[in-house]
Amino acid sequence: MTRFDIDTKSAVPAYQQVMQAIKLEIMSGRLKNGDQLPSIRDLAKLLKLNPNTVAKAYYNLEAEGFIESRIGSGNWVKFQPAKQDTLRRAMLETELKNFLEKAVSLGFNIEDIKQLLERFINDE
Amino acid sequence: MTRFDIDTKSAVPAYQQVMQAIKLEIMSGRLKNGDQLPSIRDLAKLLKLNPNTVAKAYYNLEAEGFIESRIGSGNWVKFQPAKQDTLRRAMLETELKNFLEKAVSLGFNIEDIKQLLERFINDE
DNA sequence: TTAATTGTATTATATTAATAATACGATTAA
DNA sequence: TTAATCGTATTATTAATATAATACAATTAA
Repeated sequence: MTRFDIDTKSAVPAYQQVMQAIKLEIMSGRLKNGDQLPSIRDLAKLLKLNPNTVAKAYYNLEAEGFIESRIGSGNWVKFQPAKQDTLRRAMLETELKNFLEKAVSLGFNIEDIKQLLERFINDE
Repeated sequence: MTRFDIDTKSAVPAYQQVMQAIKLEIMSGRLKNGDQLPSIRDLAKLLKLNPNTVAKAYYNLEAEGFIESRIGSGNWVKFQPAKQDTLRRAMLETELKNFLEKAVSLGFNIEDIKQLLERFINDE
């Protein structure tokens, strides 16, 4: 797995940073279905975290369907693009809802947002 | 000001609910530049909150440039659309950036997002 | 001038979330 | 079978945040 570090100064909790990093590895295809992840203890030592913090990340990743854990054995990537698609869409919709809510509270309407998105895309 | 209630069961803190409600009043035009807001104590009594909770909402609204507070006197809406526009746009852009970042980390591209937005708009 | 009303500051309490310490129990491999 | 290696469960500690209790200080209006 690509090496990464925990930003201890960040407001984002360590376990979420671990989740995000592993999700990215999976989504980008650098981690594939069936690949083994480092053990909780190994990753904890590597990142200088308590094993429980890594366990929390793994636990949540499992709940979200990204990996699978087996006692005494280890952790594996479980990524089936077809199955995953509905999950990813649900996650995206949640994020979009949050964003739209904030936008509306700022006084923007849907048309404004579409225009901004257009301009944003063209600028990048 | 349009009446509103605090949802005590919500995970959103009371002071943020107050902020959101007042921002909406301002953004929608129901509260205009120069309009007086209820006093901290009055609004606290009305919403069954501690005065400090309302004070926190007002303090933040002032920091964000939406209102102005004066000791012994009261609180007034300070909304100059022309000036405010750049601030609102900056806030919206920040939110949009956050959203896009998450979307990309979920493996979506800009086209996916545009389509989802379209569908989202039509469904509501 | 004075009493009422206003926002502000300080401190305390309660709640939640993140992290850690420790022990437990299942699996693997020698 | 047994020792090492796993993930899991339980409980404690720490830190941050929201809210509240109380006191303070500026302004207003009689």
